[in-house]
Amino acid sequence: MTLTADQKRQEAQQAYNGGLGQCPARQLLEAISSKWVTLVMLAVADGPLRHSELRRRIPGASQKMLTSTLRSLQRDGLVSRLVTVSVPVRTDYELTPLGHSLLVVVHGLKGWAEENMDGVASARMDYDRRAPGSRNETKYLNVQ
Amino acid sequence: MTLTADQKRQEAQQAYNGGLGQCPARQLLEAISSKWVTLVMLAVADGPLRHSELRRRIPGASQKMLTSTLRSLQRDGLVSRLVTVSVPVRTDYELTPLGHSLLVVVHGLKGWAEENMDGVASARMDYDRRAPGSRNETKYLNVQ
DNA sequence: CTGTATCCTCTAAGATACTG
DNA sequence: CAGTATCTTAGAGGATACAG
Repeated sequence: MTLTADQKRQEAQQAYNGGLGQCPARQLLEAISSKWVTLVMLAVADGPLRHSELRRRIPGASQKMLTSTLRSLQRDGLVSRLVTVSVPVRTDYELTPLGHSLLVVVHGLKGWAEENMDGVASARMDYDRRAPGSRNETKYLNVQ
Repeated sequence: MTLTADQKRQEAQQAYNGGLGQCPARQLLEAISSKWVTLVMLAVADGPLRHSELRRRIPGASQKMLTSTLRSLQRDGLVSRLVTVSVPVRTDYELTPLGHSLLVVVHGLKGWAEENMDGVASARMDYDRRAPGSRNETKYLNVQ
């Protein structure tokens, strides 16, 4: 039968879903990939910030997403949460040492993005300009 | 009225959705955040790879996701696609120079993940161990 | 072999309203 | 101010079948 390859793939997927035998970095990569993590990390990069201040600094983030992103970061030990019980409650978020170490990488990501956004933008325009039919850009006729 | 802040936020969201006036790096950040981009990039890091070979190297990726991820990378000018028209069609994917420049950053990300996965794992255990009620870990009583 | 087209599911994420 | 609780929806992602 010729299904062997597919079967292997299925097993691989099941192992993956079972949480076993996967590349160790994946879960972290996925955690970091969440839509707002980088934004939040960059926001709290220099000094503690209150919840409300964070919302102001990250326009477009719903209060719900901000909270859940913060919880996620907190769970991963990247951000610490300090609650001051006073008349109106006050909470501050701050990067942990672990968070700072990740921040370095995130800065690299941000730097690359800012540096190359023009290149990417023009690549996208190039790609989108071609008619959907002739979109096999780099096509080589090599009729052997 | 005290709704001013919320109104501003709504406007910000609408501007965001309208695609105007947002942080320039965001779209790139989001593009990179897709589940499989880093995996694919690391896979094609050293040399051209055929579609089938890629599938073999990234267990758990469905054929559909692999293709769509590749298209996305191709659109952003990070990966080039070479089609050789022969009896069974053959396509090879390869990092573009732009792709290689991003690869450096991705490697940094991978390196950090591998280096700190233990720290994150233990932080998660710490967090999860606390009873959901007393999960306000860093609580400070500062009754003024 | 490579890729498109469907269908279907499940979760991320937004809107809204309410508590301490 | 900070946060939780619901409801709802758009889209990511999987399975499958089919086409060039």
